[in-house]
Amino acid sequence: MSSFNVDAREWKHFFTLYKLAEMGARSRTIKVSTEYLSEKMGVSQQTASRNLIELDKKAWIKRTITPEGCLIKITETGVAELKKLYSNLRLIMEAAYPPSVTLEGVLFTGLGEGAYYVTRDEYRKQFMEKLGFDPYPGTLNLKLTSEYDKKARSELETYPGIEIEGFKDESRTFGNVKCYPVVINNKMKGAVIFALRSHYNSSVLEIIAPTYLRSQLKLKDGHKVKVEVLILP
Amino acid sequence: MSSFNVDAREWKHFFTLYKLAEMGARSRTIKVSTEYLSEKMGVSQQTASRNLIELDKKAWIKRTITPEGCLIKITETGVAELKKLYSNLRLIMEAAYPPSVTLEGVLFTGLGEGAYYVTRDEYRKQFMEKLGFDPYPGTLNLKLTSEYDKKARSELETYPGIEIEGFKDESRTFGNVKCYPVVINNKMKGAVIFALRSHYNSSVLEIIAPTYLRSQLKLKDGHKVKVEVLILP
DNA sequence: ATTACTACTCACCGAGTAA
DNA sequence: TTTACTCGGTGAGTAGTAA
Repeated sequence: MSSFNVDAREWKHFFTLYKLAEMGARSRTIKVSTEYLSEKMGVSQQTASRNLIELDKKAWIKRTITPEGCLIKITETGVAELKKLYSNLRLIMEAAYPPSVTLEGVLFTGLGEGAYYVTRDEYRKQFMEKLGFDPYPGTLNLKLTSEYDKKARSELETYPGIEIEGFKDESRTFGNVKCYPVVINNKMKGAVIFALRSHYNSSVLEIIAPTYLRSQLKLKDGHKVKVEVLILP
Repeated sequence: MSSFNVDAREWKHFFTLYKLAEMGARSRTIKVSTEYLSEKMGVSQQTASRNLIELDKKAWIKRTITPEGCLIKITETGVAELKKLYSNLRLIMEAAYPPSVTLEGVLFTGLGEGAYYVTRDEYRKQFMEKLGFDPYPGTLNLKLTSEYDKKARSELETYPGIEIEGFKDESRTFGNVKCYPVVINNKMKGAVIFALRSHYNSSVLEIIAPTYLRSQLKLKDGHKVKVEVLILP
């Protein structure tokens, strides 16, 4: 989910921008005195004035000072910021599923099977196409310990994900795989994969990524790993 | 427009609530540590913790503390607050017209005709039905002086308003009237009326209200009056 | 009337730390 | 590990006022 990575301090600017938009400054140039704006915002005239100066500096508004007040219009940039907030809020409020689910598990070494499956060309082709990366040959295995995480994982499986189709080769059948994009430890992108008939039970998470995560994130068996699973809108 | 009459200080709570919703706390109970939340918000762990306490106090979230983090779910009240923000933003972003237009004019005494028209029963009935009040017998006349206000008034006429139908009595014909709800001087509710064939030119605003505004707002000829015209969504 | 500068206050934030 | 207290510094808000 394209979340707002804004500093908390920046939110006062959104508040001001929102108030200006309420007065119509998105579609028209409005005339407003800092005194009037300050009443609408519940702050002092001086603060309203400073907020306008700051928004102007950010180029979120175009401001022209006249003896009877300021002429103000929200710029393209400002409208884009409001739109970002709006569309994120729409996802949050209208989506049937939560935007993301964060799980935590303990790293352990698997049987090495993951590498075999992940490197099958038919899977690889689909990973590249549907996830956008060529997976490192191996999976990161996380053991879910808390009741909360196990429950969250089972809920997760009911949400729509990216479907990887199974196939046959001369000797055997490879099943369908469902996956979700994830962010590992708030840093690295990857995907969690759910083999529909996994040899692991439902308290394990298998992660693939374009790089060798153990070295990239300096992970060792027993370390706790946080996985933010992104649900498709 | 049902604007947010929140104090500017309250917006940090919306920011926190928004971040929690991004993590799925609208539809599920999520487990999150104050440390993790603080990273997502770009503030310190202590600030995140305090924000959660404040949100809990407001009953916008339900919070249960566990040794591994907080279990958090946004309450009905919290969801309602987010929804209010969301639907206001939707109006602002998707409406073809601005939510409101604020005009300023100078009070003057008209010819007294307003009182005659406003007290016609056929008009009165429709005012009560469509505006929700029985107008004081008389109109408040404002002269628009600045170019900005005249331009804004002419734009206003192109926006959809409340239509009051004309009628005939035994002697003459009374034309259609278009009106918009207004807030006068940020305090009193009323409506601006545009007689489609007005004897005034387009630099005058005629206001009606349930009470005698001149005494309610201590207004005298020559005073400046601010009128916030509310456009229908 | 306006806007917005300079002081100054105070509330908020975060470091340290207890539980 | 957690959460959340105290407390001190800082930056946001306001009063006064100039332009």
